[in-house]
Amino acid sequence: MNFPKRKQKILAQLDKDGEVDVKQLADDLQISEITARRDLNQLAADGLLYRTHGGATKVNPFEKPHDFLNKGAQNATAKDEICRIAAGQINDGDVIFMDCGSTVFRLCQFIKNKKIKVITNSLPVIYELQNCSVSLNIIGGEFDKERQAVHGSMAIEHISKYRASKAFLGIDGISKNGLFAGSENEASITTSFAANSAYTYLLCDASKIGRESYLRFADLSLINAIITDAAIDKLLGIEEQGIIILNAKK
Amino acid sequence: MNFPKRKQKILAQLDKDGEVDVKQLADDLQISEITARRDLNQLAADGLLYRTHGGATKVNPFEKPHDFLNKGAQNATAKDEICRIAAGQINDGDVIFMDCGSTVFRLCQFIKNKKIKVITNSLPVIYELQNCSVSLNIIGGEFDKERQAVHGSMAIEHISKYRASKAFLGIDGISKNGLFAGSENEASITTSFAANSAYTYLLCDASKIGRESYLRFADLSLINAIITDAAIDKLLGIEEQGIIILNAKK
DNA sequence: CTTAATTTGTTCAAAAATAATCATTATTAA
DNA sequence: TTAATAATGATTATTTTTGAACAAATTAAG
Repeated sequence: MNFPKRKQKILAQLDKDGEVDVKQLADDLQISEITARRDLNQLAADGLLYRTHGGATKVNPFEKPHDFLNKGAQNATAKDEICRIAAGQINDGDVIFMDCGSTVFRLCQFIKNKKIKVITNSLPVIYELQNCSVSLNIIGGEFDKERQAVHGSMAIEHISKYRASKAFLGIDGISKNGLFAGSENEASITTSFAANSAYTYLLCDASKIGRESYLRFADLSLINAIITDAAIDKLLGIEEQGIIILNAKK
Repeated sequence: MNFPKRKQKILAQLDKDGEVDVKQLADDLQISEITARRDLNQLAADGLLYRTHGGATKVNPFEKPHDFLNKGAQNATAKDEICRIAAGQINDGDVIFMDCGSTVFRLCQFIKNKKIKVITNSLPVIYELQNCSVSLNIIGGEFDKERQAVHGSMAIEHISKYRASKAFLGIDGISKNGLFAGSENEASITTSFAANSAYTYLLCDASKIGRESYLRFADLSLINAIITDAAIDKLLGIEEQGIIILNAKK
């Protein structure tokens, strides 16, 4: 049985059971465990599943952008790894921008005890950080119920008055050709954040790498670093343009 | 069972019961106590729970807003009567300011179905109105954890860019000598709201009438009307200065 | 305040999973 | 066919995870 065929079977079982086991896969598909592991690593690098010790769990496609508070999300492992790396980049005294992506949201849990200032347009981030040592600055403007965040010209104006040492941003897609957003509002906010921070980190899991969707709004030069769990070969063409890659692979 | 799976189960139980016990966790998850402790320590380091001797308790970001709701519940009947009158003053199409007082907060429940724009600096108000027909505008600036609201110069600047048809404001005290606030921040925000709205309502229960505390920040002329449950004789000296009294006595 | 019980952190060892290396087999292209 | 390439499996070393034992710290009880 070749790889495409196995891939199909693995994803089918994952969809049915929610998880797979290396041993059981090797047995089912009549392959060695090492091959099973290689298959899973390959699929994880493509963002089609999340690797765990001894197997893999499925990446939930129904993850709504505004369903942030569902902490029990089972696919949080990869995003948490990314955020753990990101949190390591933050020092006491920093002023940081955080946007309204679901990955960036998960950064909250790792920075609750830091003595920093957070400037954000994301309501879930505000809720999450309101009772901890972080000092909060809320970006004002029209509230977008869908994204649970503030967007629009007032928000852009607000951001332009501040300077952050670091920005932590999400994105819809990134390729060697640039950065992609799902809407003009997202694009302009992201651009503003990056323009007003000394150093810009992009937090994106493997599924976003190489993806070109809707609106190409900026060159790669807008950002300084990517924190991702994607395999290094997926990043060819991006790394070559001077972007620092921080790998969050376990 | 691997760590991601256990993490999920631990957080699920924590969410349900509010606490977990090391012994019971070890038994439930079929792991040793030392592993259970390690799991809890890991999750605590990530800020997902609070570690206690022998177990852990959940960290709830909505704890404070709840307190706010309860605090608002004191004297709830009188406040609700006031807010019912206030809601009667609001028509579809209105743009209204709402400040961060506990009385004003209770106005939310009466305006959820109105087609209006609400501009506010109060996080509980935002939270309460985020999923209804009201269009929300969030005032940006530094977040004051104590009052769960945005204050400061950025907030003032933000407000000055908008014009509301009506403002609904709380206050620390009012007498025939003027308006009193508990802090300079509150005073400046209240002044801004009033200055940028066509008509200003003061929502205050009987305990605020005749009270002079801390900072006298404005003349009575700043406001147009008072909605209160106080007896009319308490309002002598105020009514005579041309302020409309809307009585909310049952 | 002192003592006993419980909980915790540390160190070490065993087991499982993974990564790395190399040999073998299958596949493809010339 | 033959050489080159890719995929797979076996072996070994490394890492991760887990549990046990024991000393230190914390809490509870007298």
